[in-house]
Amino acid sequence: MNQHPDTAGASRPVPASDAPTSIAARAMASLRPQGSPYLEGLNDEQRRAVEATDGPVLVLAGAGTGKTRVLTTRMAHLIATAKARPFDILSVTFTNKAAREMKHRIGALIGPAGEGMPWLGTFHSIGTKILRRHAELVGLRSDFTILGMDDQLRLMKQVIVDQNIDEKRWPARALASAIDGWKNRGLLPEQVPPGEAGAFAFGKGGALYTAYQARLLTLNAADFGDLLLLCLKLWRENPDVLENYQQRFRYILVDEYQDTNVAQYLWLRLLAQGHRNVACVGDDDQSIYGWRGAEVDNILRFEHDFPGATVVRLERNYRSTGHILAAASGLIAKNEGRLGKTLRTEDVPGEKVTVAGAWDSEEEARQLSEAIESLQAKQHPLSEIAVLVRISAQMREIEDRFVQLGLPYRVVGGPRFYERAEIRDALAYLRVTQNPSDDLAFERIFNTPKRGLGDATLQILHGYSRSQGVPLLQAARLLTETDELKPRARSGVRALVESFSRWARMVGTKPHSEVAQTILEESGYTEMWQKDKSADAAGRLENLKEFVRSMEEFPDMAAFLEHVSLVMEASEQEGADRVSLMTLHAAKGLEFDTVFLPGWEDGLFPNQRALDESGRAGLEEERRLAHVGLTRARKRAKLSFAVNRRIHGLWSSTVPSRFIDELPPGSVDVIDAPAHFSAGASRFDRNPTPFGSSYGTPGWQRAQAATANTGNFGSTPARNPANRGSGPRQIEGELIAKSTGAPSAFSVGMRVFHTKFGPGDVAAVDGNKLTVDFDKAGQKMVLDSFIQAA
DNA sequence: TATACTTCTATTTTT
DNA sequence: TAGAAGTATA
Repeated sequence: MNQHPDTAGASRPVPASDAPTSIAARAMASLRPQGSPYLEGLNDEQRRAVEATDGPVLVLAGAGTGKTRVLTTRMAHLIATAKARPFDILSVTFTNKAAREMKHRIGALIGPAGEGMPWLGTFHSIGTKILRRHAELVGLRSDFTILGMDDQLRLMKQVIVDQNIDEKRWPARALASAIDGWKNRGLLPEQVPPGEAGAFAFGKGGALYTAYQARLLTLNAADFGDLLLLCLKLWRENPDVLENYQQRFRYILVDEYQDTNVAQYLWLRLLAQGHRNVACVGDDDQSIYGWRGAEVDNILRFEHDFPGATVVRLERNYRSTGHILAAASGLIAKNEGRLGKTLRTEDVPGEKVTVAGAWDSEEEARQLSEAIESLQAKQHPLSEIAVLVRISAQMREIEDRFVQLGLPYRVVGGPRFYERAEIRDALAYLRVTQNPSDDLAFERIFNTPKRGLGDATLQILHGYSRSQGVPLLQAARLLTETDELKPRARSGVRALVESFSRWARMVGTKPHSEVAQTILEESGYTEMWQKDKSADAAGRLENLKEFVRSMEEFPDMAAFLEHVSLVMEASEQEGADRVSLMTLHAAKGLEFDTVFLPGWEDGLFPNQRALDESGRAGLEEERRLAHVGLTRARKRAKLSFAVNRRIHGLWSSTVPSRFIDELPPGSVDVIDAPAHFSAGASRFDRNPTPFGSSYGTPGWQRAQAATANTGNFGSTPARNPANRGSGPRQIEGELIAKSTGAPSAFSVGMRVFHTKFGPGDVAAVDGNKLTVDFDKAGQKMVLDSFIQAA
């Protein structure tokens, strides 16, 4: 497996003279990559990053510089040069999506030899794999369950109540985030600094953490944090086990290193101490998950942690045109804590980044949609357009507008399939069937659908379960033999217990998806939703069907449950030409021809809360987020801000984001204002245009000054509603005209014409919003400004 | 058990 | 403001 003729992938004819070559040997050869064609097309830095195989390597890969390509090529290279076999390489990512993508690309690179790299996966999936092998060393059984967020919260609630703490004052959520934080930092209960452990519930934080961990062990369960934390514990307490893994992983590769938290860092460092061949790829300028424990420091400190490390910078960007890159680079240069990279492109300068102001968020949404429609008219595919917002609350107005216009869109990263209530319920039934001691799952569906079993019954079960030291289901079974339960409750409990016994017997005798189907029917769960007449019941039934269907892809129920607990993903159907709408966080790793970035206002972006909670570091992370947003765009980036926005139901006047002024003026075009400020429903068309042709000019300054002294509606003046209308300012007039729904020029029954939907009849009037029955397009809500009397 | 009313809260979110 | 979650009431 050592020598590879450097024939650069040319197909080798079978040499007729080479008689001894056995068929098997030829078949083996076909598995081997031929030459190193995979290195072709890499630029110098990329090639260096691939070929620096030994010792610690840090690859600083800016946005769009071919990071994944380097990572996958590096693996291919290791295998092709026989430095490592697929199972010698540990390769970690953060998301399942990234892991999948990488597997796929390696397969394409080196063919079947690369398939089934057993140690390519997320931190959590690999942690799970290791933990299952040595579970008993950390007090678990190898079939431990992995808890989702909701199970975690339910468990913490119990722990809090057990310790006689007022669950109202000290909500489970707060405890969860404290414990999560500790776990992210690799701290076991006894390692939490005393000062911090005392922070929760009058000094009980540490005790609660201890109690929570103990409960997890008795339930034979682990939460997400444990999947890494318990590996650390395992290795610290069992050096022989650690050494085994250190030897096993000859090469370690880490994707998105800037997102690692302390626990992950420690995890990697322990493993890397074997061969010291650790390559981390990341971009400090794209670290946007500090709030959930990621430590930019990990990447900033790499050279210190791994002395003699090779550092390779990938700065040649293959994604964006010149002005976009210049804008992104200029902005991120304002950050102080960074390793420093300068992105270059050989692409054309292209279009400048545009900045547009709007009167309020509604108008901003309108402008944005119009811009999308005009791109659409020029044959720009909608699937190449994205709208990236800072907070999900911004999505509503934009969606409303899209719906009004009939513009197809999809929200990326919404509620996840496996987190929906009906799916979790179904899952709970399966979990109890599979594992009768899964108390959390049992509790979840104990009275769902309603079987007349309430809190009182549950308390009795709990008490009995505890005193007898048996799981809830077992306790329930035993209790039906006694007369501790009232007759009605007893029959309910008995029916449930018997059902579970019956279902458990079915497992293995029938295909598991069929078992699931039966369980959902016999338990009355499906029926519950069929009877439900609320609007989303049909969707939920549909989800349940999809759920059962998706089980068929797995060999057995256990495999399915493992998949689900680790891979919380919605099955997404692709294909349709739609605009993508998502948060900036969700956009990391994606790219689009045209990107809209609304809501660039101080307070929203940079977000006030980030500023308050993390100060300078918070501001820098927000700036990185802005940088991520801009670098998603290949050809067009369109920023906008609104001068008025409703925050928590109150109108506030806002100031353009400080980030706008940090952009290099030469790469930015300010969109002239008149179009925006007079467009649509404004009744104040006479307003002087507050924005000049170029920001930084007096006109721009004036605009900022004007918005600044408008006063803040959200604070003092607005607190008293009576004051609201008394101000002399036009902004208030405008706002009130909108918020109170001033009389429209249209009335019900009127015949009207819409530029897009054609003729129709007004069905309802609500301020400037009309519901119109269009002759062709059906009933739609539209703004009166798009309507003429016909 | 269903419904109406009150209270609370309000970034970003993967595994 | 608006949605969820919890509480009161019939």
